[in-house]
Formats: sequence, C-alpha cells, structure tokens
Amino acid sequence: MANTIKFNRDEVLHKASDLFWAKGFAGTSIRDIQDTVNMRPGSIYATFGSKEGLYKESLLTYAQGMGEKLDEYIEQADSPIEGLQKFVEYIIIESAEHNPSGVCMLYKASGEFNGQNPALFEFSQTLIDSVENKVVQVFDSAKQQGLLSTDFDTANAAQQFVISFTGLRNYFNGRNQPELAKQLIDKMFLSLINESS
Amino acid sequence: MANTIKFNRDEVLHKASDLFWAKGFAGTSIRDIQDTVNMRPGSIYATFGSKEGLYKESLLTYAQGMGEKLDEYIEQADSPIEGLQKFVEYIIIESAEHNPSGVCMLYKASGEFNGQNPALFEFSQTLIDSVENKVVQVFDSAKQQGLLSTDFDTANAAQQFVISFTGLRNYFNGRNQPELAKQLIDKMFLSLINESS
DNA sequence: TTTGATTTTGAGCGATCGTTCAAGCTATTA
DNA sequence: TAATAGCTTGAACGATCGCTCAAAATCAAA
Repeated sequence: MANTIKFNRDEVLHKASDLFWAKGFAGTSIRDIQDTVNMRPGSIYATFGSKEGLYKESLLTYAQGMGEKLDEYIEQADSPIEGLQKFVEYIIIESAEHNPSGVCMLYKASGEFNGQNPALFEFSQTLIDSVENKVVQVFDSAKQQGLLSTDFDTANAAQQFVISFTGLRNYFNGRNQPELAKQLIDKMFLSLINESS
Repeated sequence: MANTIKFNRDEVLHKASDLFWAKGFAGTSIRDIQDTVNMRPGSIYATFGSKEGLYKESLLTYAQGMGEKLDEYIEQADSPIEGLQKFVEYIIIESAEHNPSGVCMLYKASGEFNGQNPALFEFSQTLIDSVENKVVQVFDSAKQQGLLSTDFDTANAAQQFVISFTGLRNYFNGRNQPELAKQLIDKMFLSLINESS
C-alpha cells in the first residue's frame, strides 16, 4: 500500500536529544542532526515539523530517560533514598565522562530559553517541576515504608534535593574529582535527612 | 594627527556582556551586537578581533562587575558574611527581573562550551575558580574579625556556598517567589555557618 | 504485474551567519 | 590650510542557516 518508514523514532530522538544536550538549541544545526540521525531534511520535517518541534520531543525524551534511570536505581536499591543517592552518584560521577554534557539538559534549556523563547522555556519549566514532583514521591514512598519519621517534610526535602543536586552538577561540570564528589553527595543526603524532620 | 575613537570601551563591553548573558554565545549574532552597541562591523573587529574575542572580554566584564557588586555589599554591611548574604538576595530576588538572565553567565558559559570550545570553556572555569577564591577571602576576613570560630573551615564553606548559590539561582530562574527565596537563602547561610566548624 | 498511497531523497530557496576591506571621514600637526 | 595618520563606515564575500518540494523509490493491495 505504501512505502514504509525506515528509521526508528525512539532511536532518532535519543540521538537528537544527546546532540541538543551537548550543543544547545542555537548551537545545533539541522545539518548536524541530519548527520547524526541519518535522515534527510525532508523526512525530518515530515516527522517533527520544525527544529523547535524536534527539540521539544528531544527534551521530553531526555526527561523520560532520566526518570526511567531513576526508577531502575530505586528498584535495585534496598530503599528509595539509597536508590536516589546511587542515581545521583551515577549522574555526577560514573556517567560524567561519556555524557553529552555535564549539566542537566532541562536547566540548560531553561537557561537558554528564558526571555528568548517563551514556549520552550515554559515547556522546560514544566519538565523541571515534574522532576521535583517525582522526588517528592520518592520521599513519600520512603516515609510509607517507615524509613523516615512521621513528621518528615517530603515536599521540603524534594525541593532541597533539586537545588543541591543542580548545584553539585554544575560544580562538577568539567571537573574530574570523583572522591570529592562522593563526599559532597554523602553530605548532601545527610543534610537532607536531618533537616527535613 | 588622526581620527578619534567614538565609543566608550567599557560601555560597549557592558552592553555586549548583557546581550551575550541573555542570548548565549551561539544565540547572539554580530548583527545583534552591532545594533546594541551602535558600532559597525569594521570597528568591532578592529577593536575585539573576533566574536570569540569580544565574548571573552564580555565574560570577564561580567565577572569583574559581579566582583565589584559583592565588594560594595560587603563594604556597606556590618560584617562580611552579612554583606555576602545581601549580595545573594540582590542577585536572586531584587535584580532578578531586570537582569538579562536568571542564571549565572559563568555557568551558562561553562555549560555551553564544555565539549564544544575548549578555550572558552577553560576561560570560564578560570573565572569560576576565582569566584570561589574570592568567597574564601570573605570567610577568612570574617574569621580574622573574630566573627567565626577559630576552627571554621573557610575553604569548605566557600565551596558549599558556591554550590548552594548556583543551585538556588537555577531554581529561581523564571520563578517569581521572593518570600520563598528569602527563606531558602536564610537557611543556606545557617547551614553554612553551622556545618563548617 | 500493475496500481497507488506513502516515504525518502537532495538540490536548492531566501535569509542570515561571521568576517573583510577599500573608501570616506576626522582631528591633529606642520 | 594642507597633509596625513587613524578611526569609522557599510557593501559585500563565501559559508551556512532553517526549510521546501518535485521527483524517485518503495511496498502492500488489487
């Protein structure tokens, strides 16, 4: 009945996501994309509409991928909070060198688009909010399992977590000091547990 | 003997700095620069060499300007640490709306150039390091004035400060919640003082 | 095997990019 | 006042930008 689609949408989005993550929206050209996803401009535009459309889906792909990674770490760990900490160590220390960028793509987007592209800025903010909400659920889950005191403020802890995590991630962008990073991550989780109850 | 220079170098650099800060390096065109600094391309290139050269000087101008602002706040305050806190409140709360960008230009640069432009990345890292060094001096100064215990770890406090500050700044990028910001800044300084001695 | 709906292809559009440079202008000196 | 050194000007270069679309290719249904 028709010609069939040759590319794998998810694969293309992951590759585009990594490229945008590394080079930013303005710093990435459609020809860069063509080369890394092996598609011709006509197919790209037929599928994603525009550079902005492709970026939007790429950012969502990034956020979902991170969410899934976090789920994996939590599932494998003995407790939700231990899983969260292992996830942080993975992001800041283990995956740091082979990652497209040392900073969170969501914050990179938020910083690039604030005041420049309201639609993409708002979209990035929405995803950032969903991250914080997800972390609240992690703490809630730990609380339900009796791993945190009953007066533990999970919303406050999630907020502190997001702030400290992005601070640490920025600090170790381009800095290769795994043992220091490990120290500061330990310290961060200690403060998190102690100061929210 | 010759025609005279018509522009004010410092004024031009501050305007270029604000533009680069807002739009990023890749997102800013020389024609954008021409319009905001009111210079023709020939003059710009005769003065700064290239877009990269102008950016480099603009980033330095930003860092110096922030350093001077911090000095002002410290001079006006009763203690160095109070000055530091007022400076943070100025950056995150007061100046937030009329600032070119809600995130630190140094970290924006660091994030944009890591893996893309080694020269500019290294330059941004150098300036970031100098910020941390400056904050160490602030804490040292407070210590010398007897405002901190003798075993207060100023290097550690400066490191924690830089991490928390950038975390907070990113968190409040595009978010207008001054009272929450004030709360979290207070909390940050309390932790800073208590945990480094 | 033919038909036809659908996807892929890639040359190329107009706009904009960073940058150059010959020509014009300006203020000091002789 | 004429000469000249140094700055400003802006047209224009080749490259690249995001994007379009007619033509070619593909595969299932008839």
